[in-house]
Amino acid sequence: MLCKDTVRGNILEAAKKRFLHYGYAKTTMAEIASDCSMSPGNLYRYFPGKLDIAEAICTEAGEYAVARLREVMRRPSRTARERLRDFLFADMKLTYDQLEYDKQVFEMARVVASERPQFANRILALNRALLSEILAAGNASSEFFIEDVVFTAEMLQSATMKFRYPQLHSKLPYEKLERELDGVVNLLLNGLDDGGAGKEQLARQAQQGSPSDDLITI
Amino acid sequence: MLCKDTVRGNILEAAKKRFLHYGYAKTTMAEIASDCSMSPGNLYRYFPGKLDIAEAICTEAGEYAVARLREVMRRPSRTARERLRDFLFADMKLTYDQLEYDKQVFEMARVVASERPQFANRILALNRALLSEILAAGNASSEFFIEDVVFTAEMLQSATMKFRYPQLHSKLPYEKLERELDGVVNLLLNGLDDGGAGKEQLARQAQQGSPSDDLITI
DNA sequence: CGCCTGAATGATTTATTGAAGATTCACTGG
DNA sequence: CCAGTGAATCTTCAATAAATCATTCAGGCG
Repeated sequence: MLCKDTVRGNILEAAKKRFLHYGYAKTTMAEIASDCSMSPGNLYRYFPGKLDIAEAICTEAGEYAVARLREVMRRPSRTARERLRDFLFADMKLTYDQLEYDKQVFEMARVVASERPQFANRILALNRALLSEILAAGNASSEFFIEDVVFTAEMLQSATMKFRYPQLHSKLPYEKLERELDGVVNLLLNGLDDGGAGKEQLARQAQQGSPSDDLITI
Repeated sequence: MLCKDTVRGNILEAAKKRFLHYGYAKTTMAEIASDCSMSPGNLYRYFPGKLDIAEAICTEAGEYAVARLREVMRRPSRTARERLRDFLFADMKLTYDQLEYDKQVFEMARVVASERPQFANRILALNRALLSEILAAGNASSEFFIEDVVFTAEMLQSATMKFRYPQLHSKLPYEKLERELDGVVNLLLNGLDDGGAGKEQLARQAQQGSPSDDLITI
């Protein structure tokens, strides 16, 4: 006997294949149902609607990304500063690669994000929790002296907004984004007093790049 | 005899009235021409097209904003840090008020920004020049020790992207944006070492706010 | 009953077309 | 010539019709 969750899983599986291959808009509920050898009506016993199937798929992907970021955070013998830097770069790369090279993933993410605003916020909250962990660890090792770790994590997200879902905000190529994230991270780590160059001079080659064109997309 | 620039000015004047009152889309070239007592065809002897008229109007507005920001920068007896903070807040408020309360201005800005990507970049460059001035003054007074002032200005713009044209990126209400800009500015001024609280404890009341919902718009 | 079907419904998307308007240009009066 | 005209063109937009598809639900089967 098939339990409800197994069926749900099958539906998600089938829908994912279709969404990734043909795109969200070009996939019909009838097709998904047919792939699962059931009637379209029956899908609604497992999901409230098409959008919810897409959201479930995106949630899975979000959880996968969190898992990857946790790995990055676990790298041994790094300072909290390095860990924070690694984290922000890994985060940018994950979404960039995902959204840049797969039109269909992009479409699905776009639809879910715009129809279900809370979805993006849940992902951001997960992400913020990880950031908070890094900051708390930095406090513990006396690298940082941060009073309100959660608030500071939120501000870090704010300042790195541009790098979070790059395609939604700018049309910069990846290396430009990398250069800017590097510069911003240095400012965030060290403040303006040392000019954002970073105590470790990591920014040297990044600063060679020329100012970005096309900062804004609409 | 009417010189070419006078005619251009009249056209801009008439177009501005129409664009602000009826909106860009609802204004026809024939109407603008008629307001100037000329034929539609003749407009093209002064502007390459309708969009260029709108762009010229937006450029004027941008220069006006720069002038206002210069005033803010000139406030007497303030530290470079305070000046920077004032500047970023004033900048956010200028665009927010402009775009929030006038649907027609918003429409025009939207069209110009999306059809003429370089336009937004020119405005950003003007803005960056002002930021650089503030930073350079801070260096001169030994408040900052910034090697590459222009690069740092660019990074400041990057980190405050979210606050630059708020309506294009998020649907946060103004007080939420203010709270976040405050937090981000503190991080930028001081780095993580003091937790982004800011040496002057200016952030106290801002930190009372709850985390933002709806970070992202598409 | 409980699980599922598939036709009926109504919303949404796409295709088509007619009108409106941006742009061009051959021409005119000064 | 020069500044300007206004009808002709060609693009873009809006309205409507047609088709598609998400969703619902009255019923059938085990």
